[in-house]
Amino acid sequence: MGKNTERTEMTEIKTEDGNVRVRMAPSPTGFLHIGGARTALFNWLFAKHHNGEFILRIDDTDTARSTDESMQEIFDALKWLGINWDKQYVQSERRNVYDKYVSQLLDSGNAYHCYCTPEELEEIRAQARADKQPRSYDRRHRNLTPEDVARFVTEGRKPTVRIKMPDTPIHVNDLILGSLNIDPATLEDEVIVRSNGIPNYNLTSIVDDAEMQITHVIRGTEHLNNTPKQIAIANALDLKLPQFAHIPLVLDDSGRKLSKRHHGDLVAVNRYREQGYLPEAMLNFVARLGWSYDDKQEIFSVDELIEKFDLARVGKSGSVFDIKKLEWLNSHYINQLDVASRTDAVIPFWEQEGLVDSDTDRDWLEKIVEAVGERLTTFQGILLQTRYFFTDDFEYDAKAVKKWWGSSDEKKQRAREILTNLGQILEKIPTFDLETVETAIWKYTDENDIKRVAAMQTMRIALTGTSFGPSLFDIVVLLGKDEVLKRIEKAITYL
RNA sequence: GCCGCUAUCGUCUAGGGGUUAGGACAGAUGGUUCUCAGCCAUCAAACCGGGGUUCGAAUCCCCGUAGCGGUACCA
Repeated sequence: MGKNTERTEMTEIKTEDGNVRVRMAPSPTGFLHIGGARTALFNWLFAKHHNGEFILRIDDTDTARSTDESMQEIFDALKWLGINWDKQYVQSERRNVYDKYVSQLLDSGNAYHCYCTPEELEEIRAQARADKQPRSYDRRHRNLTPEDVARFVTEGRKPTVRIKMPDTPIHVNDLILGSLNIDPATLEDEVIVRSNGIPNYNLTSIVDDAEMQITHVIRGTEHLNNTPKQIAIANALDLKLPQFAHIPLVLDDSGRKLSKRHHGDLVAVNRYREQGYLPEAMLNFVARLGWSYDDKQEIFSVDELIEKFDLARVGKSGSVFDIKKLEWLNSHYINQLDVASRTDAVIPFWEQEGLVDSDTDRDWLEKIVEAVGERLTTFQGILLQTRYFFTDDFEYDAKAVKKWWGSSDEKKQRAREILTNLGQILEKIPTFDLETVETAIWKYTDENDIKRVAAMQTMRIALTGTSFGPSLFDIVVLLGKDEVLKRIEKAITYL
């Protein structure tokens, strides 16, 4: 890229054992969405590229919102993507670790108890905003007298713990954004332990990053504002800092950050799995959101991604999630698969609809898949393409009927005639194979001066209800003589 | 309100002091074919604005503007 002249050089090796170590730290408050998948992927690629370690850390300090179910979903999504992790931690099991550091902070005077009530805080905030102050909390409990404390305690107030922010600027060398200086006047004395005693994100995150010897924190830019807070905490604790790399957000088509709250499971990774997307396609797609290699390559295998991934080629601006491109990649990867694999992938979708069961002839199914060819953008798309193979219970598409069967009496009569003739011809065919069927039909159209398109589309609608799909000869042969004649009869009656 | 980040075709992006500003997805048109998809060919489509610096700025600097993110006892 070359445009990040301000970017600091990355220190190659940082842990005691000389490895790169990164982590993905989701909070289990919902499914893994596209943005989370990309964060995971970037971390994982970075780790793999450097022969380092990728850690999965469940940041579940928000006990009110965290669920086991969500944790399981995140595991499933990552496994499906093929993003494997070397170690796994759950923050709720590490309370003693955090408590130790909090005591240290309290003892050293770098943190203090705050007895403000939520209502009081709300007032302070409103006032600060009205006064156009750069920060809201006025640090009023920084220096409480023992009398004050005693009073609050008798009132039954449970304190939070706040970190004392320094009055000197904090400097961040972000691997993607470059050099940043934060004015201490804007720094909030952040709550690091809730009144229920559970520490929260800014404390646990940076403590764990140090404890786990994380060398690089690669996360979304929504965390950029947390970085100085975490640096302050680490400094107060004399902890070693990781290097930070804030990757730009993944946005929806109106430019907003993708989130569970606003987009629901439309952006859930598992949803794409259910719809018949391939993990390779998802990985390839998501990798190119914010990262690029050169101006030539769009298709990257996982191995290539590992080999070529580099934080220096991650851009600074957000990228819009464009499903059309995902679909294009998905069809590319689907078409890469042989017929047997594609059949395997598609069978569950047929089964779900009750079209196929374990008794259905496998060879026949493979032939159907072969006939469908490169028409799939997702495996789920097989239903739209092939439903009529399994049932004649379908509607004739209105637009197709209007165009090829016609609405006037003469046109309908003409369609009936074609269908009748075709039916008679097919009935007489001794061996119902591709070549014979094709020859017979072409003979009919050419000798009777009927447009091939007209005859074919007229029959296609009778057989499938639609005006699109695989080669009609394939359909005829796969359906078999009896079924074809039956459907022609049915169409003639309908007309 | 306050703090911060960002800004190249509709989208993902390449480029990064002198280029016909390149590619891909999507779109349009034509060709191939029984349709659709595909494939092939072609077309349309961008440097947010204003000031500097410079012989020369999309590229460097400043100022705007806009968008987004944060502003929680969420992460």
